This record gives sequence, C-alpha cells and structure tokens, in this order.
Amino acid sequence: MTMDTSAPRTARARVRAELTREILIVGRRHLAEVGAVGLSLRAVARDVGMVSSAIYRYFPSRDDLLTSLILEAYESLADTATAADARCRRADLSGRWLAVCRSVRGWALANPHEYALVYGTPVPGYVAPQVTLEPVTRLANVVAAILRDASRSGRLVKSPAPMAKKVRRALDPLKKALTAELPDEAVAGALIGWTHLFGAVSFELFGHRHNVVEDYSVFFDFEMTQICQGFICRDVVPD
Amino acid sequence: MTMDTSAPRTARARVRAELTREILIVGRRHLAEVGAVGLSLRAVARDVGMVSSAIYRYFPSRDDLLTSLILEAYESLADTATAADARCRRADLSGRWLAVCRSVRGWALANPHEYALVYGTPVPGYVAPQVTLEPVTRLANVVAAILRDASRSGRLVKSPAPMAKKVRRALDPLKKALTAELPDEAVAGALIGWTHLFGAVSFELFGHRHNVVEDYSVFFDFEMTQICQGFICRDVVPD
DNA sequence: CGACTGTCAAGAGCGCTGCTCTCTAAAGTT
DNA sequence: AACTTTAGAGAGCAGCGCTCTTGACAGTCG
Repeated sequence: MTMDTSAPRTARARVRAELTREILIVGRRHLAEVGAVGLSLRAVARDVGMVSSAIYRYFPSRDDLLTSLILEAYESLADTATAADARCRRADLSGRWLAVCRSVRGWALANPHEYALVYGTPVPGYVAPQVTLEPVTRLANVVAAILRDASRSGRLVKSPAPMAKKVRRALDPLKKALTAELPDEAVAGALIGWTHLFGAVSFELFGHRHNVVEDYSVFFDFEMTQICQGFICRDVVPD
Repeated sequence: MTMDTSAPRTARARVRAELTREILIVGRRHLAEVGAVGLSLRAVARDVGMVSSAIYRYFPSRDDLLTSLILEAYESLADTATAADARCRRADLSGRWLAVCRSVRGWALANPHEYALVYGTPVPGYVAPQVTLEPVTRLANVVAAILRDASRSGRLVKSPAPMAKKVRRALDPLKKALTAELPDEAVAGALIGWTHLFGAVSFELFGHRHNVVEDYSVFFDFEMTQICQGFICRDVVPD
C-alpha cells in the first residue's frame, strides 16, 4: 500500500516508483486544497495526467491513498516537533515543552487539512492500519525525551495531587510505552498536557475559540505554560 | 432554513411541518448510523417515502439539513449538561463541574457522530450560520453559572500564576460574554478546563487514547478533577 | 529471432451522489 | 369559478468510487 523504497532494478519499476511518488505529491496538494472528504481519485488522476482507472494500479482504493497521506502527515509533524525540540538548550525543559507545543500548533495552522485528517473526525469507514502507529510513537517520543531528561535532573513535579491506585493502573499502557521509570504523577501530568495541546489546537482550528479569545497565540502560550507545571517544576532559566 | 415552530394555521402548513419534522427524525437516525459525510439526501428521502427531488422543497440543500442537525445536537448536549448540573447540590462546585464534564463525555459516547459533527473536523464548504451561536451559549452558560456561584461564595481560585497584561487582554471577548465580573485568573482557568474537556473527549472518541490509557473513565475523572483546581478552590465537601 | 508472460493505460460501464428543471395536480385565495 | 401558490414526480447533468475488458508494450525464455 505504499511506495517501494528499495532500489528499483528494471526500467519499469523505476517508472512505477516515480509515478507513485507523483500521485502522492498531487494527492497531498489536493488534500491541502479540498480536504480529506473532498479528495477525489479521479481529480488526482486527471492532474497527474492519467485516466481515472489507471490510478488503481498504484493505489487499490481511495482509502489506500488516504492512508499514505496520513502517514506522510504524521512524519511531517514528527519532523517539525523534533526539529523544534532540537533547537532548544537541553536543560531548558519547560522551554522545550513550549517549543514543541508551538511547533505542533504552527504545523497545524500551516497544514489544517493534514491536521484534521489525523486529529479530527476519523474518515468514515476508515480504520487506521497498524503501520500508522510507528510515526505516532516518533512524535510522542519527543515529549517522552523531555520527561526522561527532567527525571534525570530531578525536575519532575513531586506530588501535585495524591493519585488513587486505580488512576495509576489506568496509566499502565502509557507507562509501559515509556521505557524509563517515571513517577506516576509526572506521567499523568504529561498526558494531561499532551491532551490539552491537541485540544487547544483543535479548538482554535475548528473555530471554537472564535468570539472567545482575542489573540490566539498569546493565550496558547499561556495555557501550555500553565499546563506544563503539572509535570515539570518551575525553573529559573539561567542565562 | 429551519422548521416553523409557530402554530400552523392551514392544513397544508400542518402537513408541511409534520413532514419537515419527519425528515429531521430520519436524518438524525441516518446521521447516527453513517455519520455526517455519509449522510445522503437521497437516502433520507427514500426512507421518508418521497422522491429525491421533493426533499428540496423542505431543505434547499444538504448543508441546510446538516445545519438543522447541528442545531439539534447542540440543543441536546446543552440539555444533557444542564440536567446534570441541576442534579447537584448548588454549593458543591467542583462536584457540579465534574458532573457536567461527565455528562458531556457520556453524551459524546452515546452520540459519537453528533459529537463529531459539532466538535470534529468542520464539514467541507460548511460555515456555521449565526443561528448556531445561541445553543453554544446555552452550553457555556452552564459552566458560567458554576463560575458565578463560585465567585459569590469566594471559592474562585486566588492567583495560581501571575498573568501578563496581554494574556488578560486576550480573554476580553470571553470576559465580555460572561456577564458577571470575574477575576482573570479564574476565567483563564475555566477556559483551560473547557478546552481540556473537549480535548479529552475528542482524544478518546477519535482513538488517540488507544494503547495509552487503560480505563478511560477513570483517567477522565482524574484529569477533569485536576484541571478544576485551576479555577475552583479545593473544597471539603460537607456531608 | 519469435513466442510467451506479466504489466499497464485506456475505455466503457454500474450504481451512487447533490442538485436543477419542467410538468402536473392539488390546495388555498379572491 | 378563476387565479395563484405549493407540492410531488420524473428526467437529466455532472461528478464520484470502483470494476471489467481490451489492446499495446516490455522482459524473458526456448
């Protein structure tokens, strides 16, 4: 269902790989313009310069094209967040968190339809194939690294609230995914932060902050900073 | 674009009102089954027992039907939240907040497609008409009432964090909408809570808590309780 | 070299969609 | 009774995802 990245041996295979790539490029452009539900295989085919039926040689169904585009979106978002984190001083933990949050928001504003494809309403009959899970992990790992670094330097929040045993147990899957041993309070705080990040971005993007907030980015920075205090100790950033 | 709720005088007007109602009922059923993008005017018409073109006498376009359904969804959600709030002791402020949050989540789980229609990806060319704003207000007012009651009994959070002037200004539209005079810190905290509520529900409903959280409702209660402390003082609930 | 095999673009076609237009019949108005 | 308004039915347009068949070409083997 995706392109073959291995070196194409025959001339035919080379042409095939190139055409697949071109379909994806055009598909991404159409997605950006008309959104996921408006994306039409026939229109993409027309734009690529082939007849509608021919495109089914490359993508057996519309959902397969969509899957590839979702994967690309995840990769793109993970790249953006990773780069944003990398630009920060490693010790500036809350700075890294805010930078990652801003980069996610920036990416979403720049690629609203891609964002909606991934974090909005799931497309009708579509169920995410397992392949999708890898890029998700890559994005989450950016935050996981911040948590681990905070843990190493003893900057994880101590105990903002006592947690019931069943709440600790509810976090089991996430704690298993995070390789390091981290205090439950911090894991919970980070998950709240993670949830809030996408809640805020979705609210803004889908119009639910209209007539509520004046300057979106100002309040966004404020809320992400606030929420950060749920898992990272307030730090005096040394200059 | 919506039904005329005034008393229908003539026989024809009565029939028309009834048919409009029936189309909406069938439409809501279809929406619940196939979702917004799958909703088809022709299928609804077939189910109502009229020919496809006839339905345009009642709803001039598919988007108009969708608008009515969105309105119904908002009303339904606002009713649910209002009822949940009403069942609480007025003085139990954080209890009321949690009850409202739970009711929103419960409604969303029971009506996933309606929820997606309202809080998910906006449908393609659709722009919410002004009429939509009224039911939104009704829902927000449930939380606003909690805030006002908390203010009256001095239970609003004091100053969890100093707020920059530009952050205060960013909240101007919301502060204007809330009729009462409330401290900026509490307004900001409540907006964060509001955002988080829908972030958490969307995450769960759209599959982003899969492999992350074990027991959804346990963690949901925890996070909504946590976030509540951003605007309501922790209270010892008297028995 | 020539026959065979696998690949691919192209076309026609199916059943569905939103929506428009015209025609006809009935209901309401004067 | 004459006129106007309203509603349903049907045909039709352009678009969609997807399938099936056909004919041309490339790579391979006898």
